[in-house]
Amino acid sequence: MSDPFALDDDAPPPSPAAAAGPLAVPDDAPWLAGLNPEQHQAVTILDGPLLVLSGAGTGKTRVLTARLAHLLASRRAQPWQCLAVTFTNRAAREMRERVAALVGPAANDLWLGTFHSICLRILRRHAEAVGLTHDFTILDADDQLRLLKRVIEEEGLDVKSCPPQAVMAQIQRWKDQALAPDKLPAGRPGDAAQARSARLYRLYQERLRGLNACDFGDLLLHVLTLFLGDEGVLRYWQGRFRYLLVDEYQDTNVAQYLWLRLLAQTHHNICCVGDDDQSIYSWRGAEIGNILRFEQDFPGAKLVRLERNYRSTPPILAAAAGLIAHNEGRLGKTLRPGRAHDPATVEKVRSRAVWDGEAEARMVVEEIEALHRRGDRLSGMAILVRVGFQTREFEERLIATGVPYRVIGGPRFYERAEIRDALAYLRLVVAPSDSLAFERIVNLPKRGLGNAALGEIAAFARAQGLPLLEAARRLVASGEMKPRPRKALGEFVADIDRWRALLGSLAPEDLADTILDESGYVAMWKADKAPDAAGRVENLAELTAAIAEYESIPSFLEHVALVMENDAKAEGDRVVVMTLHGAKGLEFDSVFLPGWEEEVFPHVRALEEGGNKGLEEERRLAYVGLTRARRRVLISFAANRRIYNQWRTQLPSRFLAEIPDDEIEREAAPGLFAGGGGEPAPRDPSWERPERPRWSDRPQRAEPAAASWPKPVRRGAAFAVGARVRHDRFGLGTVLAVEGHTVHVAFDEAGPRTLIDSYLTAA
DNA sequence: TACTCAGGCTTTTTT
DNA sequence: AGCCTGAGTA
Repeated sequence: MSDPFALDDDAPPPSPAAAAGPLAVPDDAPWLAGLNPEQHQAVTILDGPLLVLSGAGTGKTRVLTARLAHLLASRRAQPWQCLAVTFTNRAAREMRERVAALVGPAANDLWLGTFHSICLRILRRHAEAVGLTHDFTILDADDQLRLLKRVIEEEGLDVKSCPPQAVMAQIQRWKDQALAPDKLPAGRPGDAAQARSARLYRLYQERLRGLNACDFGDLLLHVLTLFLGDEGVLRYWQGRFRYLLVDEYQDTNVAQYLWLRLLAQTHHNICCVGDDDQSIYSWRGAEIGNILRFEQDFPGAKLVRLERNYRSTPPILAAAAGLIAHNEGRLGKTLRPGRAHDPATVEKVRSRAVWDGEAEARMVVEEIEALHRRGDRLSGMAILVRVGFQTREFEERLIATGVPYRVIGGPRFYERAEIRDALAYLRLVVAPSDSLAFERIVNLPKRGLGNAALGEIAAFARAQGLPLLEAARRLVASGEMKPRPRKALGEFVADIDRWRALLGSLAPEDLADTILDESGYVAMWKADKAPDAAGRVENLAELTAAIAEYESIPSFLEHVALVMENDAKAEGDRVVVMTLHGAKGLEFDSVFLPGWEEEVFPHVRALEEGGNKGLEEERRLAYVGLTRARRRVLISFAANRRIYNQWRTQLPSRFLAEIPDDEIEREAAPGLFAGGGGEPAPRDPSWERPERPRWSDRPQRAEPAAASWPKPVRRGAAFAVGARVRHDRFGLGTVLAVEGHTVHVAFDEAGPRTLIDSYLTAA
């Protein structure tokens, strides 16, 4: 791991145990202790394909780590013959640590990492086979977009009619499906936009290759290309990995699926762990079909269901089960309590209607304070929102009340502009051919090298087939530039060269300091009077401090590319605020689920774009939210909400009605949803009082609330084929087909769409 | 070259 | 309502 370019040692070590064949693992091995029968199976069935369906809170991580420990102890394979893939660095790190705690240093030799990091490791060895050199660079999202934007401009298209974001999304979807530019299926005839995207995709890939770079999707795609194009290489890796372990299998996309299937072809020992009910990433290419099809894809597959939940109380499990039962096409799995719960302390799920978003934040934070006063840890409480902007109101309220909190999400450390700029300096010093880095910083801080000068350099670079830095050097030497930019550019090139000469001799963090200082970059921010400038200077200091952990700047950059750490420092007792997506895999004593309103959750766009599939994914998201809770869930929804600065009257989410009445206590603030008059209800005056009721002695719920609970109203009705309909966004259209509440409509302007009938009105 | 103003967009997010 | 991008001007 320390030297990214070092090849691992493939030679089997002189291990007598390995030569002697599998070893019987004693039944009292520490990792087997305390496993329930299903978990025990999931850990000990080592041979052949195995699908472990692990519901929320059923001890998945424990099973994964125990399985790896068991595998290593059995000596069926050496550590480097075992491949374990995860989606996040966090999951990979946690798994490695826990395996190491069980079996010691052997854990370090496992091929354990994210899909991307494993692919990178493989690709480094075979880069030439896909037209790259071994030291290719990896572009992050920002670089990708800049590059694509340039391609679009060079094609003479303008970014308004051809938004780079949209094209990039399409390209990524193709990559998710393992479609290289030459493999794209012929688009529907007449789909000009699709054809244009395909052309841009091809050009983009050519540009990447020209830069000796690839993006995240390419890591997978190139390895697939490599495997399919070179049988020898494929055989090698197939033979090498005797045991495969895959976490979060329900989140794999087509490319990852094909990759796994190829690798499993020799030994067939593939164990996939996942939960179809927690598949919430279809929008970024995840194929829930992969997990649903597992038994067909891998003949002879065994299936183990982990259904004993050790996390949540019975009402929470029952509420979640009642909700998710509304989805079709599940593998089927029922969570049941894996341990006893004291009925005296078990609380039902609660839902609460409030007047608006502000009242919601107030109510939630007061509940939090009450729990805290009672002695609960703040770090055991989470506010899980559907969309990022919902965090704002909670944040404001938490600040106002002085409750310590942490918002997870937001721009991450390595995505901040100042950090990316600093990294561009380092990249250019390390790799003079990194033209994207050159472009980013050549005029930062301002050196008087604007678009005119840059255009000149770029034209020369293109004509000569040179990287920008080299082109700049020659332009300066040839004297073809105007004196002012020539001088500035000459100094810039000389600086870069000078810093490069220091690469071997100066400690990495000192060199980074030198560069940021001498370039004037830090000074630029110090002189900036913007309120966030000081924070940026601090971030830069933090960056150089982080570099000190690495032996060289190149090895630091290699890690940054793939391991964009979420700098979530977990210290302190704080309430956490984050999106539902971000919460997957976490658990809390008390979970607050605000914003359960139609069009917020389920989100309009999910329904518009995904139809019934979209709705089911939203429902899974709700399921994920509920199952994060150990002891308490409080769902809330507002009668009124300001969305994009427009006040809207909200309807409660249909998901609320889908939770069985026995499991939930529905409350409304007085006057809300109870009077039926639609008059704005006065704020609940009790919210203004300093002392708030506790969970244990909460107020009587508003009397008529339960009886007159508003069910979600379907504003649309079933439409006849051929009927003319209107949609808020897409305008007028004609109904093509109707399946239940899903309607296929040919819109006059927006073309064919599939949506839910409630968003349509008769025209 | 650099700064200011107007217009469009706005789910979820990892690598 | 912002926020970012692009175009236009000093």
